[in-house]
Amino acid sequence: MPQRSRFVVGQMEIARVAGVSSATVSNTLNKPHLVADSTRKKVLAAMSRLDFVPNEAAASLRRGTNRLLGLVVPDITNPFYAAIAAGVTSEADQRGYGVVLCNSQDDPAHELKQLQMLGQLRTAGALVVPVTADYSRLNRLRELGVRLLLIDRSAALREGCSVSIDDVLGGHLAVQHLLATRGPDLVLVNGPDSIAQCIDRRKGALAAYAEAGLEPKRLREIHVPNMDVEWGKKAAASLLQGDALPEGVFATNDLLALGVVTELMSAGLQVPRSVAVMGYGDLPVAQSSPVPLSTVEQPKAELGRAAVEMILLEMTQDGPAHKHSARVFQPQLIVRDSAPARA
Amino acid sequence: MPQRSRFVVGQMEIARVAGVSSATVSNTLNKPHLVADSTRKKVLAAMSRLDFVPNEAAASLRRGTNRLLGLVVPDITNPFYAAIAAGVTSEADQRGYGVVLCNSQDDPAHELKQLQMLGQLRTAGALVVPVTADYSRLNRLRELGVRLLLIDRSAALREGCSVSIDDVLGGHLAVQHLLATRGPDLVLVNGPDSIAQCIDRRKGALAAYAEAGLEPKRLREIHVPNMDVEWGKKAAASLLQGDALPEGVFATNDLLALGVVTELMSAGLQVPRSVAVMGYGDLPVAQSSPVPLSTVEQPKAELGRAAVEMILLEMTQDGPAHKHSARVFQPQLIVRDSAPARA
DNA sequence: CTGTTAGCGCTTTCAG
DNA sequence: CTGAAAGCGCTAACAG
Repeated sequence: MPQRSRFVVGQMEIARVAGVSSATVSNTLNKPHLVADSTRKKVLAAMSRLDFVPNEAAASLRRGTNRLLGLVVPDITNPFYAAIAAGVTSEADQRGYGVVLCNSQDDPAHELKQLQMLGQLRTAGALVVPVTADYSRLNRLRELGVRLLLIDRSAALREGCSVSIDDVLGGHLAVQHLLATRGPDLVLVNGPDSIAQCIDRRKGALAAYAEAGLEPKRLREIHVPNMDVEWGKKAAASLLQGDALPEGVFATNDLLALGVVTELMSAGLQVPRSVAVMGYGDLPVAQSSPVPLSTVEQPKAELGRAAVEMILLEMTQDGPAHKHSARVFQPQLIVRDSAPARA
Repeated sequence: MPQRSRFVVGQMEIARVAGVSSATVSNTLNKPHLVADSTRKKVLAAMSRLDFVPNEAAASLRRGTNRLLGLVVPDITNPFYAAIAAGVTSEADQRGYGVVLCNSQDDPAHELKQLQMLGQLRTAGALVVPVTADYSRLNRLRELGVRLLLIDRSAALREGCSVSIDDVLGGHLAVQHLLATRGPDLVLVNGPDSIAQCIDRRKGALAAYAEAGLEPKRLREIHVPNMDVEWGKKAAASLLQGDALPEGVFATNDLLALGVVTELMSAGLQVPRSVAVMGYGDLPVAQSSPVPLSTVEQPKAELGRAAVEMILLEMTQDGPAHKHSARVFQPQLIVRDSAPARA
């Protein structure tokens, strides 16, 4: 056993050297207020002299809980999830928790395995962006003892906390802005309805029309199967085929918007002069686009921080005392060049 | 203690139900070859019937090692590190290890705290992209028992394994391509020399000149303090001020390159017609650029996978048996539109 | 404020 | 192939 020889000193040895009991050593670390200043100093001295490194595994075993949180995302390479991860790690750090990162790779089987691992680890909780629609499986896991909090999938779990972003509001903001600065002849470039967010963003867009007293029918919609630059270009190309160009385009994703802008410009049109374009998400690419994208910002890091806060709260007040809650964050309009402030 | 009541069944209870000893239960899981088929079946049945979830903390305590790996990166939001993280988690997953993600946020103090936490966790090892140049501190930690492997900082740790990418070769490839398809009048847009990679990429660039029998002096260099789009634009702007435009630009980072391309184009120039531009890194943005960037790809996920492989190897053959090694990966030229194949 | 004591749940010899 | 027994290092009562 290689490890055994690496951290030689245990709490017991510190106790001997400091001339106290092992309980006092433990208390110096975990409940300093229960230890006299003078003894605490002795103990700390012994610790640093012997390079004592407490063994979390032992503490966890005894305590029954880990200072670990699980984070399960479909793809850490996606800037949206990376930003959430940044929020999660930052908040966890501050509270003295570690974060076990699981990349489910959009695969329910991976996801399940990882959730099981988190269970074996006895993590304080798992923050998950589920890839599967099979929420019954998630519910089963929770019954099995894994404390779950869903990210970005609000109403999915009947019982349980969640954090998410109000995508209806986001769609609303985007279209409201386009309506206020251009006319009512808009095009929505949207992803598949299998993505809840796409449905919500459309709903918000239509609400903006209703609010303005406009006929929702005037909002044309182009569907794309994938929300990336390529399909943004294709959508714009099909726009160029039509007889009349819209006054503005709302793409429900920055990548899509970037594709639209690129295609429009390479066809000799001016953005925003000829057509205004709104993106969604405020991905890094939005700022570095040839014409910086107006977009809807999602408070991604906030989402992550709140997730940590909530799961830790749930842990402390476990049992019937705890009332589950769904925290919904509001997105924010970011006005840049692709859809500027005045018409 | 909330946790205690969540996973009720322990190995002991499984043993009772299956009519075997707890040792046999342990063996069914960890050393199945030591258990008769018939008994194994009984045990597994009992496990699934009672929803047994083994307690890793107990196992770790007894064993002395965790099935956990630490990953410390300066910023998980940076696509380069996110890609490495993807490689790390993927390989770790496959080997049954979890990954504790630490975002040092470019702060040595955070980094130190996180490394200490990983020590307390008794992780099998820590894969770190150090933010600090203070390698003596890292070395001390290692002596203290934290098994370290450096990522992307090759020669830094005297003793210890590392994985990195050959940036000299990368610079060489980029300039070689520019030299082969354009003339020898090139401009290098480079970051500060405080970044080792910048020095290496320049070295490679100069080597390409030497190899072509050209006077290295013909490579003009523009320094920027930050490797982002803004500074790319500024660099290009200063280029436009000069009397003669270069035939090609090698920006040592895709963001820089994107800035250069954008500025050049908005000044009415054509890329690559007027000027060819090479980026570096193959960040996601390289593909979605208005003119897709030719660039140098770094095998980021490979780097992560290799890191896991190496640290786990080091763990098994701990002691003098293990010979540290530095594994260096080769980058690859990616030819897209901004610096196409034929001149 | 400090010490004593009793395990947490698992893995590992060591005998059968 | 299986069982008995001995802890891994720490925390949580409880008693002083």
